[in-house]
Amino acid sequence: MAILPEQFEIHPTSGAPIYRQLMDQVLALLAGKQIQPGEMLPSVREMAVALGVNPMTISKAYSRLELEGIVERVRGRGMMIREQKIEGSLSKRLQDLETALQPAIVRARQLGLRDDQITPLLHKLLREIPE
Amino acid sequence: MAILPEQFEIHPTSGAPIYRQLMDQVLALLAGKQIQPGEMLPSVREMAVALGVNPMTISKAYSRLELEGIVERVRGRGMMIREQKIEGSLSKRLQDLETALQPAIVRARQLGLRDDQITPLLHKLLREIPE
Amino acid sequence: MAILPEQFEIHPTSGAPIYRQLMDQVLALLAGKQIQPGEMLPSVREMAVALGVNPMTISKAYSRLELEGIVERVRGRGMMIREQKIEGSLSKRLQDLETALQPAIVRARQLGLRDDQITPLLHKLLREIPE
Amino acid sequence: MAILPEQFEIHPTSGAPIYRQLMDQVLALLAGKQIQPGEMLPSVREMAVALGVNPMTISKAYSRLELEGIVERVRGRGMMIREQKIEGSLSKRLQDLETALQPAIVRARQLGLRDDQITPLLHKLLREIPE
DNA sequence: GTGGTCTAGACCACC
DNA sequence: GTGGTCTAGACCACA
Repeated sequence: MAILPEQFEIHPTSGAPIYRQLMDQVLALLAGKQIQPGEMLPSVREMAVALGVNPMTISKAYSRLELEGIVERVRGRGMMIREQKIEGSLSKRLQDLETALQPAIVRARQLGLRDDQITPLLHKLLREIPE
Repeated sequence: MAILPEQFEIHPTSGAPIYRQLMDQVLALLAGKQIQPGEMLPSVREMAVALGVNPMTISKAYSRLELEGIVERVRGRGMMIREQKIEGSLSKRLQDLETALQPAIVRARQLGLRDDQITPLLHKLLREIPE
Repeated sequence: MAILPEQFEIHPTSGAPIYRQLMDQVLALLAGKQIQPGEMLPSVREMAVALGVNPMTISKAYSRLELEGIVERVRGRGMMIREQKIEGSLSKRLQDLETALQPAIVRARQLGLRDDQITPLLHKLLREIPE
Repeated sequence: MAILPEQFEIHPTSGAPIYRQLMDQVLALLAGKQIQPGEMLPSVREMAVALGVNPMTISKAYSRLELEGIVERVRGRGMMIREQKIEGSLSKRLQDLETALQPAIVRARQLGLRDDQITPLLHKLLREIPE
């Protein structure tokens, strides 16, 4: 029921803010069902030590996940993954996905990749991050 | 043979740096074959006026595109779209695409979308941005 | 003459401190005349078990209520609801209410609600929590 | 078109976090139409000097207002008040208001105030914070 | 000029 | 034990 700090890693050189990297990893682990609603995230201090960053940076990531409704604070215990609720109409969500997918396709074409090289990769990712 | 500044638009509140938005639009137009190698980008001043943006910002976008080999500086004439060359081994390029694609799939799952809702959207985008 | 712990509930994720939630519920039940002066609050231990909360937290809520003159400690028996006395001049009390009411009105406006949507709600609440 | 830092004040003793006080004042000024969509908030540094607090504290307030959709970042210029959009069904919004209003009524009763003392105060506030 | 990020370290409220 | 707040000060990205 507790998530281990070892499941997270940050790349200090990656340009992306550390707190953002952490948030994205929580979202990715959640999408990949490697962490589940009801589980507790490692405490701020524990995570800070494990990743070698300032506790406030972890705290910032957690707070923003809380504001986005991904986790909730349980007083005196820590941060818990929330039951994920799906919002918005289907068409809105498809529009949102299109916005996220379009740059990847642009990139693919820039890399000179053909449809029959792109689709298998998509299916591989869909299997790795299951419904 | 000249690209019009009207083909570009920027959202100063969109989170993404303006110079990045410009670069991404050049890449998207190129991927969608709406602009072609050999064509000239609008001059920095023209673009800056049209978009209501600081000329230095346009200049930065152009310089970055030059660094990435997308355009080349033609002395006295401006920036020209280069013939696009494909670099790297296939596996490297597939790896690159996977990195670009993965966050989009994570987003799709977070939106509660199923395989049979995601794949049609991919194929639509592949048609819009052809090989 | 004894108040049941079932009349209380706490939300450990709700942002508000648990001891504050408990205090507010005592005040609300009292305002709504669902509990009366002379009645005894459940014992700290009983309440702690019923709510699944640390006894120290219950104790803190009770102590605060005692400090505010809402309840009094009866040696060997527990906490009893006191006869409520009204303090301060009318203008002071109105000022106090204004301070409590203003954020609710700000919220109402932020929600785009009009006078004719707000006043009926006020009257409903005044009926539910009678003089 | 620019909002003055003099319109804001913080009470360091009030218990409420400084960044929260600032957020609430922005919301209150907006509800009272003293500031309008399209206007720019004072810069983080300017506000920090005027209020005598750390710039990061101001920044935190601004970021959270941005996350809540109250203001938006205009690159290179600062934070702009957004056009406010009203969300949720009417019944949801009324429920939200009831939650905000109920504690104020409880307080009023605790202060021994009668309906005919409470309603005039409400109407006064409704006039001060107009539709 | 604008806001954003991060650190080190102090202090607080709550459970 | 948990998370939250604030400071002082450094440094960065962007326009």
